[in-house]
Amino acid sequence: MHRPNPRQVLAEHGIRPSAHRLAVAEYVLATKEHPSADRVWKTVAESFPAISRATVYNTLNLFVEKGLLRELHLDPDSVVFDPKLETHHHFIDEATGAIHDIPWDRVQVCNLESMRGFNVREYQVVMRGTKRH
Amino acid sequence: MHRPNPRQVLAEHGIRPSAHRLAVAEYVLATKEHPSADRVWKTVAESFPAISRATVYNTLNLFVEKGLLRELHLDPDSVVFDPKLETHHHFIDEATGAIHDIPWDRVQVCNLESMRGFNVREYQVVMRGTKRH
DNA sequence: TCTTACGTTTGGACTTCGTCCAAATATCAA
DNA sequence: TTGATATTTGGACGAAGTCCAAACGTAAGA
Repeated sequence: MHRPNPRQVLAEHGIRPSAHRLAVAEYVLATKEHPSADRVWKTVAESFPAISRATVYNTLNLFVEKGLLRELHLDPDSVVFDPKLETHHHFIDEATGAIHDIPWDRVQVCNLESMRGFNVREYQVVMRGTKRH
Repeated sequence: MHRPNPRQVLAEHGIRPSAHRLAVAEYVLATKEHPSADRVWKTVAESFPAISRATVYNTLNLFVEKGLLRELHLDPDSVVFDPKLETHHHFIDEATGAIHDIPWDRVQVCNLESMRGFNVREYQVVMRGTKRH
């Protein structure tokens, strides 16, 4: 898998590379999960016990603002973060709550030109159902 | 506009028509807004001052469970309820936070048959941007 | 009508998620 | 090294929502 260098990613987005930010980036840019903020906090704290909750929230919000991460609001129970590498769609497994990324080209949205009157900056398809085993 | 009879809608969904539930249904089934739970509470309390917050939450959750309402998790700041009359897409105005319903047929999702391995029960397109004036 | 059983409502305590702030610390550039 | 600026801290705070036991309403049968 492509594993981005946290220090380099931060630099590319104009973010000062403090030790705490690097620790958060290391986890959050590489994970395949869609962790909640508190999940990030707990995970980073394993290798960095002194980090405070406020710092993790600050850092995640900064990353979203700078475009490293995307904030997803799909799930009834949690807000979740997603490395914003390339755009994609989402499938939510209603049985397990798991969120699956669906490659951008797998489905298409047609007739977007009918959205006159709206300035569509971004869009995605959100699907719900169950994953076949 | 088609304004459903709350008593009848409750009956169709097997929900006992208590006075409080009727008051909640009256507002929530007719509104064009996408109110949060607390918004519903405040509005219903105008005509029904004694209703408690727990009752409104109970009632909304019951309505969702019984299929009268859909719970939307689109917005960073709130969970919101939507009368589930017919399926539709959503456009979120990033400037104002307003949520607009987009008729189902206005855009189409193509190539859904590529979703082998997933049992897609429902889907929608979520768009973000700004509304042209 | 009265009783009984069950469904509904209440309000206040509690939890969880997230923000805010002023003080303490770290970092960068000169 | 020093000063200016950015970052981090932790605890208080606020908002959103759940839980629970007690109180209340209501429909159906005796």
